[in-house]
Amino acid sequence: MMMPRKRKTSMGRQKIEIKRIESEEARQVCFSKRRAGLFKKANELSVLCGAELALIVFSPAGKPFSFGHPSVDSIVDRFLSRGSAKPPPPRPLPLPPHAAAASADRRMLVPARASAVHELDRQYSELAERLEAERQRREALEAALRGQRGAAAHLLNANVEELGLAELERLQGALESLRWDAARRVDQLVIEAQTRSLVVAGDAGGSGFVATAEGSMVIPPHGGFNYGYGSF
Amino acid sequence: MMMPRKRKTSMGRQKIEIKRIESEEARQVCFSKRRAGLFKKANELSVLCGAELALIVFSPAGKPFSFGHPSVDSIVDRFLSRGSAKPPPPRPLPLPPHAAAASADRRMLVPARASAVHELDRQYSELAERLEAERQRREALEAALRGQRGAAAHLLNANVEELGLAELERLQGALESLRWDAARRVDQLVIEAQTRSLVVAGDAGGSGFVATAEGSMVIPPHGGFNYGYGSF
DNA sequence: AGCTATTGATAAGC
DNA sequence: TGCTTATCAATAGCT
Repeated sequence: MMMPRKRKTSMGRQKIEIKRIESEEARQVCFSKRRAGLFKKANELSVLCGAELALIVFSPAGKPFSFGHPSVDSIVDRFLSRGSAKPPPPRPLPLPPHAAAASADRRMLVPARASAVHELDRQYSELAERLEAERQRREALEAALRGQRGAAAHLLNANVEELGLAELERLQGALESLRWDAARRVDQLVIEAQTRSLVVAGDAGGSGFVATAEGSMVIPPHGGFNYGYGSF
Repeated sequence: MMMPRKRKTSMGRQKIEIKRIESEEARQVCFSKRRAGLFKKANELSVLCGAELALIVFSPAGKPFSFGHPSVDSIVDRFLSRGSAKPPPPRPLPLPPHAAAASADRRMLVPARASAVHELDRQYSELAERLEAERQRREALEAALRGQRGAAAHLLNANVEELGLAELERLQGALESLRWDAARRVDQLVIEAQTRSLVVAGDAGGSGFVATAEGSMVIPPHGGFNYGYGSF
């Protein structure tokens, strides 16, 4: 039964050392593959766990790629503790400050910056605010799952001019959840497009332009992806 | 990490859908594991390919984690200096869907701009896009007057997860017009409330606007239902 | 926190 | 750059 068969066409994946790849070409190939994988994982983390994150990558050639949910800017702003566009703190919420995380590789995990006391104070407020926003968003999402969507549709059909504040609020809640769903959907589509290498254009922090099979399309940078494609 | 040894004591890894994990506990566990994996991958990418990158992650509880090579700040600075130079409020241009095809094409075909011209070019593009955004807004309004509302309702009822980019685009347009109407409605209600409660003094020239409820109905003139710098 | 069985990612080779 | 295959690596479900 032994027949002359095709030789294995591949050695399969081999274990590699984590050190700079010397071959320019191999490095470029590796970068493309791993970049795609990294962005995919980042997206999965945000979706699965509701984590908000930002990822900015510059290829060895200097081309910028980024991903952020809800947006790179919002995450960066929060990280840098800049005055968010939210001046009014809602209400204080009990929450643990922030503990540090261990770090293996020196330049690896850096548990967010610890600063002066007043700095912590502002972070506290920010955190409380953040949680409140998260709670509302979650409620909106859950409500949407139970037909709030239908209510929104109804409100849409009604004459907005006749709505009262309460109704407008409900409408906003419904749209809020819809917006999130839509944002996730866009992330998904872009991820898929990117995976198939059908992508991209634009510059560093620019607006996200994405080329799809159906032709050029604009992805309103709701915070999804921004892939820069430079030259060469 | 395989460890061939004892008898089966677990179901092993199961395939999962990429969607929000409902169980709070499971979500936290997943977050910890995947966060570690993501940072590890990020580090490997930078080492193997010499890529420079920054990764900022906020846990669902708001705890920050970050990694950057050479540093988060350097990457963020580099990213921001090249892209959206706009501070927080006026998010970078919301992209006009319909004008997308045309302008996007142009941008896409242009490789990378020389850093020398980059800034000027960027500003130009930004201006052009703002104009397009205005045009889009007007078109959305006009469309709304002709029953676009019905389309929006239909899209709302559909499962967002099944929408394509083109549909998401239309949805955005419809919501844009709705936002406009809603904003006007809120303005009107606020004015009415003012009129009723301030029947007293005639200081009509004052700051004239009563802040609406913080957490509820906030509809900025332009940033209305603003998501990231998108414009839903 | 540890353990495995599986799924998922990807180094090589075309 | 894309696709395929053989392996290596990450991690879901349990305890």
